[in-house]
Amino acid sequence: MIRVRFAPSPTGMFHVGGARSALFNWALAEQTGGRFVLRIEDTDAARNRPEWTEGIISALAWIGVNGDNPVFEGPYFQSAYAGRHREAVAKLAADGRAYHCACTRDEVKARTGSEHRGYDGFCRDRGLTEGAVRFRTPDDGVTVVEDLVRGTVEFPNDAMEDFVVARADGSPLFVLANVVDDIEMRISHVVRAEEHLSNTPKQQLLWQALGATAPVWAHVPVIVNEKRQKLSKRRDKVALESYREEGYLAEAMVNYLMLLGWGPGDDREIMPWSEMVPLFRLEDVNPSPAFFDEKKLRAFNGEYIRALPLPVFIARCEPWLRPDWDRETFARVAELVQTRIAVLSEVTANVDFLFLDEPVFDQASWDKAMKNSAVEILGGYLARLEKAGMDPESLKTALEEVGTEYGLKLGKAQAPVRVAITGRTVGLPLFESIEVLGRERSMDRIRAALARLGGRTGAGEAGPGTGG
RNA sequence: GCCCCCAUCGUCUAGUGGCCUAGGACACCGCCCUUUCAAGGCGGCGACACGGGUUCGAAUCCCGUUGGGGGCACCA
Repeated sequence: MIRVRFAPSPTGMFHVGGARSALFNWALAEQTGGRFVLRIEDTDAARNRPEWTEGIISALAWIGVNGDNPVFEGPYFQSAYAGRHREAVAKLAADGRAYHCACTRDEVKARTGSEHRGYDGFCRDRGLTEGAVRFRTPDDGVTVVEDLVRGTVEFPNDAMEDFVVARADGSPLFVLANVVDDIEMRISHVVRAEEHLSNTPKQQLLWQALGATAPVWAHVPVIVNEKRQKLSKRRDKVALESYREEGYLAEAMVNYLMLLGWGPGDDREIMPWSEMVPLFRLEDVNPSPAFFDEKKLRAFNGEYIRALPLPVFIARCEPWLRPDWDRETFARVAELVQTRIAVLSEVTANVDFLFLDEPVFDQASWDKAMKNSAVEILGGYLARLEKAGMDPESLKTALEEVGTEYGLKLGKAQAPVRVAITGRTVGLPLFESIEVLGRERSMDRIRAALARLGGRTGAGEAGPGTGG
């Protein structure tokens, strides 16, 4: 049975790169009926900020990675295997695979004359019983890592220093604890980001020295920014949570993330998780780094939004609608909103004019629409609105008539009315909006716009005290 | 400094020696539709990093160069 483990570091947010790794792990576990093990790997951060761990679990749940029964293990030093770590160190030392070392960093540096040359093996055969414990790496030859994504990777052993596996106080280092935990959990597949590839030979040596068979390794490419650097928390937008808050659909995020470095092998891109899982192969993962393209994510999200059944779409919009906004009114325009937004948060600006006492005027829109014969158009339409039928067709005909009077096509004539009603030059279809808004409120808005226009011209451009 | 990884349109990719005058998607541009904006339809622009081999034939295999990225703690 396949047993994969996913081990993110809690840093206050869940990284999109981590999300993709989680997805790959989860796909593998799902398709094989295997086991997905979640283990948070960090010390101080996790200890002091338990809510960060909660955040990771909640983010994983959002994208569907939870496991009906996920195995959750805390930081390694708190894990049930803490005792095993010391046993493992003792075994390594007893077997001659590791030795104690009392050298300080400065001493090593003084002897090798370089910061980059690593440990020189000074204590290898001194038979010390105190100090840190170093693993005795092979002197020559190569350590061969078989990686499902990268193929066969060879690391020359002479470039590998005798690395520390336990501190002088006996506490294990991450590498050691990591391997021991994996062995104890009978992890069969380690799927993680490429940045860990360089440390893999050390871990593999440890697996073997501990008498275990190394797992199947798969190092997936890192996700990079437009400068092709690894996505960083400091300079890039990487928190999965922020995408959720903006109104990205988990389904779209999952679909997009899976396509970053992997594809079904044909031209299909929009594909639900359930169809991806049986097709997923670690061997097919593209080894080169991929750029996280938010534009494409948006496009995917738009597709997913449009594919939503209307009632579902309405339900998903809920978080972006103010509590005092009438839900029935929203339901009447929801279908019109659905094709117009790429992320759910955009719903607010599309419908707010229906609920507010007066629209939020966009200055650029106002300046653009309220010129030339705007006053005449507004006046003419106001008069017709009084007796026009309140259905889109009649409302349209009425405006066409006004437009004809001033030699304007509907496209031009609608502009000032649209801005008066909605506050912007772009948005929902005008006549449907007026129908939903109602005759009185629509007429009031046109009167208000007229007043604003009249007040301004009447005061001769300046007039700060005018109006009222 | 040492070690490792990567290299097809701007981006994500298809391509595993002949189906490639290199396919798709996003982005961009144009046209159509149209009450604005979208959505939708149609079309356009646009790539095998470079140099050597191997082969009848290379985007595909090998070597090198260049470029990019990552890793080298008594951190996780």
